[in-house]
Amino acid sequence: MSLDNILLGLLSRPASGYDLKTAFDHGSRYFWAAELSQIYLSLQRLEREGCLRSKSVTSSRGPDRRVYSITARGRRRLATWLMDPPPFGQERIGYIAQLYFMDVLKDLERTREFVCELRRKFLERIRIYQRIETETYESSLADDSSLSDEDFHRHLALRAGIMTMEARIRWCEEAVARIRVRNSPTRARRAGQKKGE
Amino acid sequence: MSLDNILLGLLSRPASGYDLKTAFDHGSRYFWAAELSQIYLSLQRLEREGCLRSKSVTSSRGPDRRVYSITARGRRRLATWLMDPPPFGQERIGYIAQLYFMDVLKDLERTREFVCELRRKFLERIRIYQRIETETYESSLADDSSLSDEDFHRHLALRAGIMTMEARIRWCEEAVARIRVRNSPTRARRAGQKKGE
DNA sequence: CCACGCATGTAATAGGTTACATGATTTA
DNA sequence: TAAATCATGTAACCTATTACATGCGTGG
Repeated sequence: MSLDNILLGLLSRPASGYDLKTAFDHGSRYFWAAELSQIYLSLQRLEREGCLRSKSVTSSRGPDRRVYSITARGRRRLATWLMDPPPFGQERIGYIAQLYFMDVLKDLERTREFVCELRRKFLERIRIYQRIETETYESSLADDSSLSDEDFHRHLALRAGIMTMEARIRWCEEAVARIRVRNSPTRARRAGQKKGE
Repeated sequence: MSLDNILLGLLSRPASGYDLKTAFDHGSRYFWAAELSQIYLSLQRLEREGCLRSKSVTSSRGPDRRVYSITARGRRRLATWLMDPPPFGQERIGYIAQLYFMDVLKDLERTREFVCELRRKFLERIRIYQRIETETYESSLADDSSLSDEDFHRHLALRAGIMTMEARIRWCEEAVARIRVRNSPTRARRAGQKKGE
């Protein structure tokens, strides 16, 4: 249901399903992901419900495009969603779940590698976000008043992505340090608390 | 699919569906959420697949309980999942999505309240996590070597929850400060970049 | 001429939520 | 005796993923 709302938000300017997928993969990747096939299904549903209308547009390069625009009804639905209280407590963070149970592998070296890989991914991501920030919101770093309301909100959202990534990277570093100490050959009395086996 | 894996992880000790729901609502809430009905369905599926077996246990208080335990096959499946690379790029953060589009409401005061409400929720959560930390992992704050492998991994996961919440709270504060400046009556030349209307 | 990017879609399946249905025991 | 907690489950529905199917135009 939220994908539908996000599509309505993205369609403040008319776009095709394909355009929307690119928008997801660029601007909106840090808070939502969607497959192209799901986007097409959502668009069809929204049009059936009268929240969108579409027209087929012949393109100079490539096949015809179905371009969707939002209707008054769609705008009302978007506004309703935006007035909803923030949804909460439905986190699904697969890699933390894996880590939580990873003791059953009895291989701290593997745990360390897992966290290192996470750190690499987080760094990759934060670089993308930071590039967007300097390229798109450079001016606001000193002074917000030069931003439109739209860009102001988008920049707030981007900051959430950046600050979350920073925290996750710090967490990885803290974790790796602890794992290293625990796993180091210096700790001679390792049988002390070791359970099982 | 991941819920199935998490249930297998949680079932290192036998438990009923109801027990598992409580485990979710307490220990595992910061990385995964699940409804009771979905837990029952997952348990049935896992038993059909031979990853779990169950027996009915007559309880002194309340109705009979169906207690599940993990099989060798289940343990193999759990280990396979734990060797998978961390899943990535499937974030779904509804409240950031809302904020991202909230400019269409043309009401910065509402944006501010939204972020304040988020902050309150985050604070509520972090207090829970911190209580778990001091109550359960107090000893490790100075010295990890006193922790079992199991507790060590669980504490790493909890730290991720705490550090993420800290970052989100800081973000809320940064955002509220910026919104206040932008929304203050001091800013006389607000027509400068305002678009639409 | 082939691979790649553009572009749209369907079908099968899996995963998850909400509502519904049931009933025992304990505590106020 | 009424409400809360313990306890298990089904049915209807919705959402999302994966795989499949198709085909144009451009650049190498």
